Amino acid sequence: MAGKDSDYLVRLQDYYAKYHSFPSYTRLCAVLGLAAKSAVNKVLLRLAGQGYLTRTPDEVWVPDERFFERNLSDTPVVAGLPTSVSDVTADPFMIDQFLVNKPSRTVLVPIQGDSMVKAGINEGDVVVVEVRSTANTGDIIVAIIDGEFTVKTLGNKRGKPVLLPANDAYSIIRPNGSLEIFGVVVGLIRKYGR
Amino acid sequence: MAGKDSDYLVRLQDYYAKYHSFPSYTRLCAVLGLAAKSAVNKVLLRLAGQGYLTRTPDEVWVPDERFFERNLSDTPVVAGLPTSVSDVTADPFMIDQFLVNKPSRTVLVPIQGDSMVKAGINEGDVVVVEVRSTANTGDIIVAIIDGEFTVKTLGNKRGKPVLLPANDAYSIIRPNGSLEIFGVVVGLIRKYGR
DNA sequence: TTGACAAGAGAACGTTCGTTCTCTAGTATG
DNA sequence: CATACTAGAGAACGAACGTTCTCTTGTCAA
Repeated sequence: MAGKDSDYLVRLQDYYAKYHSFPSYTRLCAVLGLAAKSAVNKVLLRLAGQGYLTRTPDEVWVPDERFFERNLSDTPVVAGLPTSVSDVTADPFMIDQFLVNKPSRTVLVPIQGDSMVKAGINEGDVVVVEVRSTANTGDIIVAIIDGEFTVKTLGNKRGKPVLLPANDAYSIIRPNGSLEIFGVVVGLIRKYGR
Repeated sequence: MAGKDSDYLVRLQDYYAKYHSFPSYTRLCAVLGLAAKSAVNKVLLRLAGQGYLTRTPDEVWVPDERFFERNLSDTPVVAGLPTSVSDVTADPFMIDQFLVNKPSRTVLVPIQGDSMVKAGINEGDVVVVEVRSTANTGDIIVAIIDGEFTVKTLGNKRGKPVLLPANDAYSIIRPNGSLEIFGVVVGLIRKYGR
């Protein structure tokens, strides 16, 4: 990316992190430090070409997938040696938008028990569940078994759906009746300490 | 909240989750199912009065804090038997604020490698890191070893700090010089699918 | 030195925007 | 039945919008 464009992107990201919205071209002139709306337009088009921005069906500019990358540190742990903390500013205030796609059908459910530890789901974690009645094999789902909620991986044995725990101490569940799916786990959040 | 307003709010939330932006009044007519822009205006003012929306200094509508409230189920998965989604208490729960206490000192760091799988930290997860130079034994920290970032549990052997992986395939790291702490892991985010 | 290219400035233009005002229908209160 | 209140419809208006075109400047390569 051209040197200046990454600066423009950062300014956009900072603005968006603050207001959760893009301003008009006129305001963007001030935000980006440009004098002409036409220059702003060109910047946006360039950033869009690189997957940082896109437009709604109504031609309104909105952030695209890559736009949120910066909220994640550009320097993955293990490798790389950032020179200072200031390399990774930008308020991380878009976790919610990162995890939730359908607010009206999304529910947060605390996890009890250790039947999924090997999948990295610990007791006390909170899973983000999208409520719906269908799922694909391999999805981690919230199922209703004998009137009880349970989180398991949806598997398939001889054409019949089964529930796979991720803990050797538990065994596969083969629903005798039909399998009732409450929702699909689309995310997970965990808090350490207190 | 008035019966209809909560429906309007849900429509707004779904739209925003999809496009990360609010449409114009004209588009909002369609989104909310109203015929007149003036009606839209009244809805927005009502929602703003309840803390769901607010405006930028430039008078543009943007989501306010409560806009990102999520439903937290009061009955943990595995046990309990709620009969329907509506059993989920509308316990206001904000993911961002749950995980991030000090925005200006918090950084999101993607995880590379599997050295912490037994602690439920998988490759591809994102850890929420509070940047600071001190930590307690037992904390999961981001340390800088030989100029490289690494996530490990902070341990203690004979009075000297050590880094404990959570994977039998890795061995304890005993820093020969001083141990440089980048920050403490205070949370974790994972996204499934995609 | 010249030519090509890219970033940005500046201005003009038709469109769409959000606001505001009036009006109607429904509902609850008395 | 009368009154008051609310949600929403509808229309009108000036301001702000995004687009587009031309022009300037700087840079780099031939």
